[in-house]
This record gives sequence, structure tokens and C-alpha cells, in this order.
Amino acid sequence: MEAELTSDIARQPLTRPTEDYLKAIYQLSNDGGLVATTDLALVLGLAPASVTGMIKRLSEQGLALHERYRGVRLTHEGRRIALRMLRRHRLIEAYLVGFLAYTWDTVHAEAERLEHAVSDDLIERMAQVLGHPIFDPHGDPIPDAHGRFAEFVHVPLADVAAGETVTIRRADTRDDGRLRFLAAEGLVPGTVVTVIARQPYNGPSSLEVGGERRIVGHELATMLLCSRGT
Amino acid sequence: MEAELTSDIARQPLTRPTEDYLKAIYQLSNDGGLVATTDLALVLGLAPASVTGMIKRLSEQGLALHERYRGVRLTHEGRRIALRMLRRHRLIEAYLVGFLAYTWDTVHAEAERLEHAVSDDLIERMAQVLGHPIFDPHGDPIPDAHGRFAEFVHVPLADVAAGETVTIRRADTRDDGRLRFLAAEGLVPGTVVTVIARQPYNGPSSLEVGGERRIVGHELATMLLCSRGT
DNA sequence: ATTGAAAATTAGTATGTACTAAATTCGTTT
DNA sequence: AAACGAATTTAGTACATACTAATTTTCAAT
Repeated sequence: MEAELTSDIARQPLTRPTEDYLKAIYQLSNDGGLVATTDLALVLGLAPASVTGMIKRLSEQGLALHERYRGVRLTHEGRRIALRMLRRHRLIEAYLVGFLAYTWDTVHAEAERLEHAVSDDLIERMAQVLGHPIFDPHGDPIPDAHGRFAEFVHVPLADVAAGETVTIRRADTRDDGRLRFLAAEGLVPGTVVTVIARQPYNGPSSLEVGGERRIVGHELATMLLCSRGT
Repeated sequence: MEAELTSDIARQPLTRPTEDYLKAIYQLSNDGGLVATTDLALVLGLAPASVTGMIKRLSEQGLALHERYRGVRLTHEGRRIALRMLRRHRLIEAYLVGFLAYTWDTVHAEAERLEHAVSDDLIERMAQVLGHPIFDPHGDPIPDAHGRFAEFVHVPLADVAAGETVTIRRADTRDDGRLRFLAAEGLVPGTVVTVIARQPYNGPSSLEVGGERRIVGHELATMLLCSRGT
């Protein structure tokens, strides 16, 4: 259903901003719905007017569809490229952590630059030495070379009832401070956690993690996506 | 004598073209002399007029000194950056060959893009896992973090007299076809070669390489830089 | 139905880097 | 010394991407 990520259709090389916009649009429209100019501007750190201009260019290139005053969404080709960038980004993160002793709180910035510079060849070599991983260090799924990836339904730790035992699968933040804190608390993908108690009004949760007692605030508990059971 | 390659003097981030120009200027002026606009244009694949414009910008940034109608040379700061790019380029090549099964004929293009995208941190990690190598896969010296590197006087294989035994130290071409051919013939850095005979008028040399008899044309023999002895 | 705030777009501008075509300078040859 | 060809620079333009300020559109509230 999805075209090859490494399709060799002859096309002018994409610029770095183009790749960034496509990735951002993709990530802001999980459902494939319209993405608002303001949201895009916020995520990319740009003025809304700049985003409008770029969206026009993306449309002319057949990478996005612009509904004036309503938003953008990606074309098939645009989505193909976005998924290609996502594969690159996440594989690079996995590689840096696996082979160059990066930690999950430092890989994001590095991958953000490298994803635009590596060749398809290098990406596939990284995938190979990593054993074709399906998840990156944050638990985000890595699309395969065809743009397909596993989708799981996860529950935020903040929504897990007291008494339940879950496994952390994904950390939904890129903020390095938060990531460092979570790692220090042992709250990383793969960890099995039992919720001992939950305070109401966005209060903290008491956890049992590997025999130890831990407390996490509501904000972080929201970002820890889990699956039920061990 | 040379400033830190990883100096953290606050400066606006350099653009990719800027880095490319500085590296090219450095490489075209081994002696530190003036580099001609045309030569630069040729190496960079640009129109001379474009080069003139860029040189002007480099001068304004204090990275190069322009003597109108005569040429350019680098300032200390420009040279510092050029050496930093050279270190990056060559370490990346060494890394790709050492850890990702690249061959010496394919690394150049990949390194050419990556050298602009990696962080100083990543470069130093690569250097570390490689054991701080001094030469890249082509035998080119890798500047250290201070911009210093070993300079050796080498003899082109084409100038080696019959009967002499030399060790190949460096292949002075980036052309992938030529590099592939040389590798297939076993003519790579570290190989010990005895010249059996040399034909005059830019003719081929007969060699003895690891017990085998080989013939190399003059053009390639010019590009193989050697040191005397085994 | 009107209005007002938020969102989005247009208009006009700046920057970096490239181009072509025209003009200038240099250095050598006569 | 003059003149010519090669090298270089200038002039003028284009394109991608960003910005601010001004304008327009949308939508929800009255």
C-alpha cells in the first residue's frame, strides 16, 4: 500500500526544511487529518507567515494538499518522505545508543541533523548491524523500508488504576531533562511497574519498580505509555 | 600554535557552502599561498563569478583574505575551520570503513555530507572507538582536535626506480573507479611493493606485490604515494 | 445577523548562494 | 608600448527560506 521509502523515482533533491516540514506535518496529523498552520509554526519554531509560504511550495511540489484557511495534509508522496525521515531519525537514534554510547536523552538533537545527511545505503547498513530493530530507544516504532510499522495501543501510566501491573513501552517526550530523570528513576521502556496508589487531582502515582518504591508526578506519568501485564 | 578545533568561541553557525569553500581553499594551498578563483571554481564545480561572490563574504566574516585579481588565502580562523572539516571528513571515512563495512571507494561521498551534520561530540566518540587513528582509509592524515597532524614526505610510485622496494602509504585520488581498481590489484596503503621495471615516456611499471607480478600505468603510479623500504 | 478574537494569508523585505553576460584587469607576447 | 587572451570581477537576476506588518477569513458568542 505504501511506496518504497527508498524509491528511486527521479526527483530533485529535497531541501532540509522541506524534509522537516513533511515530518512535522505527518507527526501532527496522526489520523491523517488537517494540520493547522499555527501548530506547525509552533512545532517548527517559525512564524506562521513563513509556514504559509512553505506550505504553498510543498503543494506546488505535490507533497502536500493545502485547504486555504483550514490546514494542510500530506499527499502519498509527502507521507512517503515523512515516513522515510522517521525511519532515518529513529534508526540513527538506535544506532547511536547501541554503538556509540549515547543515552536516550542526548540522541534526539544529533539524529535531527544526521537524518538529512545520511544515504539510504548507510541507513540500511545501520539497520543491519542493529538487527533491524522495530523500536528506537524511546520505544517509538521504526518504519521499515516500505514505510510500514507496528502500531500499538498504549495506556498512559497516569491512567493505570492502583493495583495494576504494566510494562513501560514508550516515553512520549524528547525533553532531555525529563528523559534523564526518567532514566535515573529506572522508568524506561521494558520496565515492569505496579501502581501502588494514585492521588486524585493530577497528583502523583506511587509505583513499585523492580522491588523499589517510586513516586512519579502526573505530568511524567502522562508521558509514559504502557501495555497491561508484564 | 593552532587553536582548538572544537573552540567554543561564540559564532554564528557556518553554512554548508562556507565549510566547503574553506576546506577547498585549504586543500588547494598546501603551502599557504594564494588560491586562484578558477581553481576553486573547478574543484567546487561552480561558476567563477559565484566563487568571487562567496570569497567576498568569507573575507567579511574574517575567514579568508582576498587579494583582488590575485587569489585568496585563509585566516587563522578559516584554517582552523578547514582543519576541523578535514578531521571530520577523514574520521568519518575511517569509521564507516571500520564499523559499517564501507570500502574506500564509497566512503568519500557519504563523508562529504556527514561532515557537515555531525556534532563535535559524535566525532570524538567515533575517534575513541577507532582508537584515535592517525590516517584515514586512503592514507590521508587525520588532524587531531587541535588541528595538528603528521606530515610525511612520500614518493609517487611512478618515481621509484627499478629494483627499489617501497611501502604504499597513500592513494591520492577520490575517484571510485580508480580506487576500486587499485584495491582489486592489492595496491592499498600498507602494501610493500618492489619495482621490477619501469618503461620510459610515462609508460607502466612492473611490480612485485606479495609474490605476484603486477603492472600499473603511469597515471595510477603517480597517485600512489610511497615511503622507501618495507 | 453582527461582531470580535483568533487564525491564516498577503505584501513587502532580507539573506545566502547560485547563475549568465558584460566589463575589467593581468601578464605575456609581439 | 600595445595588444591580446585568460582570469577575474561586476552587474543584474533567480530561488528558497525566513521575517514583520497589514489584511482577510473563520467561527463562536452575543
